[in-house]
Amino acid sequence: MLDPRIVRDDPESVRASQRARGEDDSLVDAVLAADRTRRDAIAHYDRIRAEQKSLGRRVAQVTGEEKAALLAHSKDLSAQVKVAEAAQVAGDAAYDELMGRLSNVVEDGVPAGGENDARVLEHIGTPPEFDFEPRDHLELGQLLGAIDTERGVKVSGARFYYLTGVGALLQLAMLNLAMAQAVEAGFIPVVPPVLVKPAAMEGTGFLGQAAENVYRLPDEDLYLVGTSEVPLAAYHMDEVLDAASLPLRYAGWSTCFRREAGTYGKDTRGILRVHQFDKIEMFSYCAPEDAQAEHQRLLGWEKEMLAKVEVPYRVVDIAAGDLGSSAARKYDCEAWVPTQGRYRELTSTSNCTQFQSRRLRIRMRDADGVRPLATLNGTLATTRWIVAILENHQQADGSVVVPAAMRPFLGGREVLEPVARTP
RNA sequence: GGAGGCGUCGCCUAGUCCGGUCUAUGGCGCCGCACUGCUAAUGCGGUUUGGGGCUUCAACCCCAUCGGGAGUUCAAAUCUCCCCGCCUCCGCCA
Repeated sequence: MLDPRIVRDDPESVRASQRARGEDDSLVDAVLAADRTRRDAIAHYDRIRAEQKSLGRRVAQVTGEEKAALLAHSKDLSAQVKVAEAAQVAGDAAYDELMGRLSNVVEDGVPAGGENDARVLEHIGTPPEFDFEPRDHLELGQLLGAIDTERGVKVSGARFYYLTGVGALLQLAMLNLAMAQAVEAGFIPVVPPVLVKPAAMEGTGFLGQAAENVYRLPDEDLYLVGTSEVPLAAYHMDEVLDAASLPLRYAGWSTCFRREAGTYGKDTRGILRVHQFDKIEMFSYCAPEDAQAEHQRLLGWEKEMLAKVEVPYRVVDIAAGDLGSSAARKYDCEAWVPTQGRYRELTSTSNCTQFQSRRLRIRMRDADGVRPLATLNGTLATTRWIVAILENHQQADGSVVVPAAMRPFLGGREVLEPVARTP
């Protein structure tokens, strides 16, 4: 949710932001009108409620005819209070509904445009030159006995897979390497619940535009999270954090579930786009004035981790029209995938400013009092990284060189060799 | 799953039976001031959160807030119902 004061005091900046996202800016006027209606209703309610209270106090002190007269008046007032209260509740609901539809105000400097207008900030590493025909990640995964999509489909359906043998070990090594880096950097490691209540899903903004990608268990009224951002953000829901404890950084390890609705026929091969994967996610709570610097730090940690797996990648600044509603700015790191001849997203870091914390009622207390804080998130490693690792480090015989930083997490193994045959 | 107990503005706690100056008691902690070589102790004042008004800011005023919601009533921390959470005992099962 946006800061109500920004909408009230500087509606023009909110309109401009809505337009940049390709969203409706007339919503701002509707919000302002609803705000006036709501405040009038509150003022009216407060006035007659105060009268009712003082009357009630006198009722308690008198007896006989005087009391009977006061009671008659009080009864009349009580009816008015009910009407005023209903008007206030309706006014608040209308206002909240409209406010909830406004997206976060985009940060200065965000590129204009949509999906294809991300600005490339830098290229790191050089795409490998092969003197043989490179195999794609699935073919490599099958040669290595690492990825089994056929049985994934048999048991669970399309977009499911098994990681087996060195594939399972490779994923564990990568996630452990990422977690080790995060802990070294001072993050608190967390294994969160992956089933959450509606309030957590709602508060983190995943029941809006992204709702169609969320799995729900109707019998329990619980949702499967698509990222540990959800339980990490909701962790401090309804709390006031001491400013001295900020920035507060968590690294969550969780399985992530996504319906991938509307992606039929897209990335169907291998494990690039799947319904279930594992991820190490960074999550920061910090003071609003520190959010932009923290965003750069998160990006820095992502780059540090990408350097360890030694894949070529580029950093892009996502355009306004392609931002999620809670993000003010988003940077993606996209790795080179040789057999596709293009860059694919491996990490994504968003600065949600106070947008998310306001919905989740997470605040900080400092000398200035109690106020909403900023939340940010960023990817540190996911199952998808295996695609880039396998393809970029492959050799002519189908073996794959293990990046040096990962070797200690793979029992010192330097090369993944094709297996003679898989069961 | 069954039975019982409990949930009060940071923590502990009074109040709930029997509705009305509860405008929520007291202690601890914390903040400010005073006093005192320093510290400690002591005294005085303050100390939930959200919203609205007023305002340059601060101060101040008002409304809501006793786990959440609904109901009864002129009036609910207090009575009724539903839900959530915690504790104890019993049953069942990884």
